[in-house]
Amino acid sequence: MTEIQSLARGLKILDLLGQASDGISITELAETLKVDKGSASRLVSTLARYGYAEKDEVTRRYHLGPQVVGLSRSVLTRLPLREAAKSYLRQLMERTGECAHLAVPAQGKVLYIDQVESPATLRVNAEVGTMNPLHCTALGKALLAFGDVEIPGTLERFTPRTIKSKRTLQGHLEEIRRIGYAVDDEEFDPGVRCIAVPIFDFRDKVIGAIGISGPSTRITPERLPQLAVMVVEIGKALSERMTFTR
Amino acid sequence: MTEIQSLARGLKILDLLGQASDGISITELAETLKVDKGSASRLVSTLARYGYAEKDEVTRRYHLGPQVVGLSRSVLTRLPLREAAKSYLRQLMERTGECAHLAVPAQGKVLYIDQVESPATLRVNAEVGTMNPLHCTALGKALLAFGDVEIPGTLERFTPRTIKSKRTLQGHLEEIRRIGYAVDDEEFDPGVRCIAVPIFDFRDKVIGAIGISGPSTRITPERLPQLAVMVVEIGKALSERMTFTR
DNA sequence: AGTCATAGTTGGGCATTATACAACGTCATT
DNA sequence: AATGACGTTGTATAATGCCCAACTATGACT
Repeated sequence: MTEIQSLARGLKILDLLGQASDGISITELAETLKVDKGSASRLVSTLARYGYAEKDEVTRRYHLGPQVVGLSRSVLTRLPLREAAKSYLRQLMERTGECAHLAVPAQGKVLYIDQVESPATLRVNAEVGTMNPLHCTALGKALLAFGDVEIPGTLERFTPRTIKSKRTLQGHLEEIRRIGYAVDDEEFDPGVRCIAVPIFDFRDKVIGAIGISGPSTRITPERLPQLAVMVVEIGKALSERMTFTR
Repeated sequence: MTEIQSLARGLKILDLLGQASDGISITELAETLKVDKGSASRLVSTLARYGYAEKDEVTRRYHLGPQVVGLSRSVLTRLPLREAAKSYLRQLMERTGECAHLAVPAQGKVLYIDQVESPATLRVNAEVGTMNPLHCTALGKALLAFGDVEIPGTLERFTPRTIKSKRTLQGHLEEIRRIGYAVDDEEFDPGVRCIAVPIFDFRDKVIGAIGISGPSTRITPERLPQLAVMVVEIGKALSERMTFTR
């Protein structure tokens, strides 16, 4: 017994509450988790007592509570990478004209922890806290290619270009390692191309990735190489910076 | 038995992890929560398995995991108030030249859910996710005066000006109701003054508060009334907006 | 309005689960 | 090399949380 059942159930409920935008009812929770209604009721009310869940008295559905926002702040402000990356993100945005993103691996996904928005009207936003799949995003593939992140079991398809074969992906990652940067060529969002590179710390361990995202009309195959040079360059600078942090 | 013990303990651990900036060891956790080391170990490893905690293999101390960042996003994007308030916050900042903040009540505190920073070099930042006390902040007092938020049991002192008597606070809130806005006159941060008003929804229920914060040197007693007029005005507009939301 | 149906909460017996205690392994420090 | 501190793991026990069921509240439909 190395996993505490009721805590695990509570955490699963938090996950579910996070996914459902319009709240979840007790019965839905009970069904999804395959637990008794009574148990579900007690679990959520415990979550609610500590501010992690909130009950809408009208609809009797539960939402995530505000407590988690407070928690997330402590996570973000603690990350040395985030602080260090601020100016590099800004540079990247200014030099490329596209939104720049910073991400770390989390739970088999890529988690966006910072963003500098481009002033362009048409731009690709990714709010802090967004979690996207690894296999079809530039940031994710940078992590896969250079880090010790596992390739997910199933590769979900999002667009016609999404790589769905593990074999193909392996070869693709090989190529990424060779050229030094990862490209997402409309593999997640149609009409969106991204370029990303990994960030290393003092042990040459991959701790995150940095990159840009923009509409395919601006990040054209012709412009891509020169944009990639900038991303690589700034990524290298940030990695060097992280080498001497702490 | 309406509270699930082990879940509650897990949540308390999350709180502790959120407060400690440099991680917590198992023994510290066990002592603080007055549980066995073994239990603490199992609880945290469950948290870790689901991404809510993270173990620093070097120091063997635990941090909050990245998972909570993902959760917080769903909270923030769900709040209709936050979306609606964006442009009002910006207006407020532009017209007053000070940082504008948006907050909601949470767990007997005031939780900052959005901010528009002023371009001034000297400015009062409050990052999203910050939780401050109710009785000594303008936003908090606005919530207390107009909302159904309880006055906390103990009124902690932060500066010489902090109101620490419940009676005095009651009268002060009365005054706030009369004039329509709340002021924090260096009651939380020395050298910082704030002005805030409550935001009402379609039922005339207080759902949050909006306000500005700045150095006392700029928000002087002389300028205060005219600044307050702007805050009141924009607050009224936002409340009206929220009346027709949904 | 009255009845029915659905959903959420509460109570109690019981088995599973989490706990406390202790031993072990690991690492750092002297 | 030895000691000490810390985290993890094993195990018996009893307390905890689970299941089932009854109860309550709320809303729908006639």
